[in-house]
Amino acid sequence: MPELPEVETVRASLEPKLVGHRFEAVEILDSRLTRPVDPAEVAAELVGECVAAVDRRGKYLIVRFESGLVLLIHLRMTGTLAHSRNGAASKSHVRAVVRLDDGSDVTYRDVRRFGTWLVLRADELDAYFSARLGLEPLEPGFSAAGLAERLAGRRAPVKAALLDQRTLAGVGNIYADEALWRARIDPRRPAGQLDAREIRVLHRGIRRALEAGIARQGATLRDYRTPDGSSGSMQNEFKVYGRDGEPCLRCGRPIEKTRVGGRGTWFCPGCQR
DNA sequence: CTTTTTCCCTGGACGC
DNA sequence: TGCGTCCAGGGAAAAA
Repeated sequence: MPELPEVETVRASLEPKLVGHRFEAVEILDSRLTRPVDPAEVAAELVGECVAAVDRRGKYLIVRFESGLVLLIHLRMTGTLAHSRNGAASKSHVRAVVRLDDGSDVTYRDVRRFGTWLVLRADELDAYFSARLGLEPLEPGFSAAGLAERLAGRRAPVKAALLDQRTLAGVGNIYADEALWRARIDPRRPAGQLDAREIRVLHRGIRRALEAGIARQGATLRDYRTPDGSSGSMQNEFKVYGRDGEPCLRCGRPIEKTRVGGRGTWFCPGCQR
């Protein structure tokens, strides 16, 4: 499930393939992708557009065009983008295909069809994001003080607060568990109850968990792939995620699985307090 | 206002 | 082998 490190990996891989190139043909095969907008309308808007930049905000991929138009892609659970010079290897679950002016193409696949493509004007982006997203955890503007401010007074479990994209943008179920393990904080603790020291450690834990994910090109559990088709390796480095029953790498106690905020949650009952 | 629950989707895992 | 059931979870929307 693509979270910030996975989306950043996709962005970095796609950027050199897209920038400076024109969308020569756009085929959208699943109307859910652009709902409620007609997919033919979206395809028509994108044809002829020349890519100026490929950016990321939280888990959103931002394809900026020279015209000032923007394509916002959210991969949700199972969306993948593949870039290829000789046609798509497999046709399964293909929801959209973009042919570039160099003859290569970008294929969007999505087994569960939760992903979305949205076309906006660049001047609409700020409003779109500020209604949905908090700070970027890897930007200099993300400070322990800023995190404290956003957690203050909240009674929800700290893990639920981290999953809330308005707290900070880009952390999902895997990296929330990994960050909380690094910070030695119990995911069930009320977010507003953490003291200043714990917030500082959590701030560092979030950054380190996300950086570790990016360094390993993300985590491939089943569907996620980089645009060249390779898998990430972060799944081999998980400290807690999916490790119930296995010993904690820090204190040896068996990792436990529970549910927090409706999500499967792994933590060490020995050293996460 | 905040927090929780439900819904959208498909396919893999599992029990019988 | 085949069927039914559960589970995975990001985010929007509804409910509490």
